[in-house]
Amino acid sequence: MRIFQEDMRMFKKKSEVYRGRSATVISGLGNMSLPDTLECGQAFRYERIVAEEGYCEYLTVAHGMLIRVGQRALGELIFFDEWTEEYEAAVTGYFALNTDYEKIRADVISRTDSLWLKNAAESAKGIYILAQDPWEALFSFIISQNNNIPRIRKIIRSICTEYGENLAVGKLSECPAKKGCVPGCEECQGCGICYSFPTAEQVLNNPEGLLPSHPGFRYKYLVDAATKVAKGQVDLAGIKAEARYEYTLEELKKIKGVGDKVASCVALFGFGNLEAFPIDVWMKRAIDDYFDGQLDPTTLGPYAGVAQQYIFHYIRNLNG
DNA sequence: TGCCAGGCAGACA
DNA sequence: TGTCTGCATGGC
Repeated sequence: MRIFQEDMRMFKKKSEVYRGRSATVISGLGNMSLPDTLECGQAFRYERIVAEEGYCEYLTVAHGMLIRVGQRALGELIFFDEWTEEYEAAVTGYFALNTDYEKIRADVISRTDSLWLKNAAESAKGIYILAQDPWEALFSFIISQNNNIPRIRKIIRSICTEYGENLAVGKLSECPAKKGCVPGCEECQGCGICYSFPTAEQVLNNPEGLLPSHPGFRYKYLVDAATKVAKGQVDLAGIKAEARYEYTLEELKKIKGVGDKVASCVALFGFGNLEAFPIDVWMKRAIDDYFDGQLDPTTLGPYAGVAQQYIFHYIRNLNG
């Protein structure tokens, strides 16, 4: 079952000048928290460029678009890019702006007696599940295995810089991350956030281009993923059209290095299967410590994946 | 300096 | 079928 935009609630939109820049302000997003959503470990391509009391701003890349987005209050997003129909479609899909997460959270809470999970749902209520590109999610979560989040981000950025197109050219006049990532500079040695994600074909045509990013033992898995996707042996568009969770897992696990955990992450974050429930070391810890070693995800209903994010976010915060 | 990280494949019992 | 181990690398 795929549930993105199940509830076609419309957000509110208005134009204003904020911090001296033309902006499009989206409101009516419940408790949506931009930092919690971007930094909860579901996505790796973001750069926090402003962190002040009462305001934060990020640069992120989604579906080939460079997005500059800020937040001054929960439930509100401020976009600083030119607001076209294409841009609106991209950010509406990526940030799940038409999905009612208050309703989803209420559903999750209604299905559990666990006070700990209810507390997790309250603590992480600002998290929205981003609708990432399936190929990007697949590639990223192969890199994530037996790795830590800072290093995952570093490897992905390095790979994007190696293969990708500088999306900031002609769009930004200076590097907003202030890390030397100069728009237009093909030799960018900065944060690499401005670069597009490589396609499977690009990786397959030059697999050695992955090596400078030091993916380690994951190299052969990444090449296998690029090969099978580029050659259609694993048909991502077909998986999306089929829209069945079990089928998604089955197909993705044809790729070397993709097991239950990586496949369920890709199902959740790349294909919008909100019932997917990835179990990693943090989830095992949470289940052992707070659910007596047993937690059947199916009891959490069609939004088990959202509950999983609540748990993941909560236990990581508890552990500093 | 050593542990650990959004795991997985392969060997072995 | 279940358990154990090696794998590359670097953040903390």
